[in-house]
Amino acid sequence: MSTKNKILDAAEQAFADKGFNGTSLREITSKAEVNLAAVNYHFGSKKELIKAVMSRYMNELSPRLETALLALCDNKQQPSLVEVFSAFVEPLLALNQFKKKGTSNFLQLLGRGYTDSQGFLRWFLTTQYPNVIDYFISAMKKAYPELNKEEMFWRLHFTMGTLVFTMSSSDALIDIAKNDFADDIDIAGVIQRVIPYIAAGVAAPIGKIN
Amino acid sequence: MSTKNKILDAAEQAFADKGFNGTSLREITSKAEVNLAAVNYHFGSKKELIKAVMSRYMNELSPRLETALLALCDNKQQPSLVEVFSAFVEPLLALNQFKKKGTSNFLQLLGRGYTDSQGFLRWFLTTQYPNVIDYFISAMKKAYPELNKEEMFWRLHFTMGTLVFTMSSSDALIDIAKNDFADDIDIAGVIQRVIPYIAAGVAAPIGKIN
DNA sequence: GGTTATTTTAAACGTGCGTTTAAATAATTA
DNA sequence: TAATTATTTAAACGCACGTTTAAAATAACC
Repeated sequence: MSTKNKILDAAEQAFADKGFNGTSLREITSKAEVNLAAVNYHFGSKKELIKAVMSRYMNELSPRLETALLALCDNKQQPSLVEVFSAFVEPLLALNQFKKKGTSNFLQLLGRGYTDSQGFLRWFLTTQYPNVIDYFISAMKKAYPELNKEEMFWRLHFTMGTLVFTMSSSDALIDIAKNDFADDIDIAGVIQRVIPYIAAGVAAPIGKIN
Repeated sequence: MSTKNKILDAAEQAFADKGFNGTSLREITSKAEVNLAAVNYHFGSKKELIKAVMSRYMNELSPRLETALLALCDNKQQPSLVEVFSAFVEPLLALNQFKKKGTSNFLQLLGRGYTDSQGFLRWFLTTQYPNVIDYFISAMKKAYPELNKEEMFWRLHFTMGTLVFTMSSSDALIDIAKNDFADDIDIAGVIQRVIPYIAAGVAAPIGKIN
């Protein structure tokens, strides 16, 4: 295996576990059993390494995601919200064939990207892969046309939060669930459980509290 | 104002904005206009400073929260889920009287605690303030007795994720909303919007996807 | 007012970080 | 094979961090 890929694999796992800021190049290179300077030689900087780790997944994911979301916009007359969110399931789970622990690692990395590194990764993803976002919003509008833009804005961000947080701590949550409930759950199981939750949240009636 | 409080205020704001790991003692002390060594003199270490910042809020919040949740368990025959989550609103908003920007800062700090610092803050809060959690679970069981423990476990964590993520980026989200929708929203408005979302998510039917 | 105790201060300590350098080694090409 | 290019290596660089030190300044007390 090439030095470049050894670094990418070690970096991916460490970033997912401890965050981007929380992982040093020395941890990565010693885990990958390569020289410290190899990162800067092959990638230029730590920031570029982070981008490379994310790009490897996004390039695998985004075509599948675009296809699934476009199919939803074109073929169906009105997809349900559960169908919209379910469009993410197959592409995400396919990452496990692409790479071991691919699904959970990618989702954890996504979560890290939102909390670490003051949003530069958010910028990177939204500028590099704008189609995914556009198609998702189109599908959402088709599924729930009554929801005005403002409410949709907020509910999409709530949803993003649910997913990002859940996935960045999914390994810990799965361990707890296995201990407490003897429940043989995995990342696919978590996804299956979260979809009814977020679909119901997005579909919630707009209500006053008091 | 005492040196100790100047440090606490500056630390709170910086921690909320940039996270615990992302904030240096030098940033804090220069913002507070005190000497660098003052943190270690008054608090012992950075870790203890983090605890002090959180404790200041928790000591203000937890009695109100316990009262509100206990009232829900004792008086009503069966509270609704919206009522359970709404029990958090008044205590949280009361933090704004206790301190300027108190509500949003506290919620942001809570979010940081879950993603920064590999869970030591999670441990700190759950061991120091177990009543809040116990009473909340009791209220939840009363409001939604059909939900089994396992499903409740997952949905509570989904809810935690929604809140934590939303609040840790609430300032940015509020700015976007103000620009895009000319919507005069504040932290209380965000809370009002998120409650229907999480209540619906928790109350969602347990469903299969395929 | 003189003696403690408390607080503030400037300076330094040791450590770990991302990055750079320049020499050694391996691989490729002519 | 010789020359050239690509990669690996050990060492060091400069910097920022949390923490500690010991002296100076301030406050508290009798």
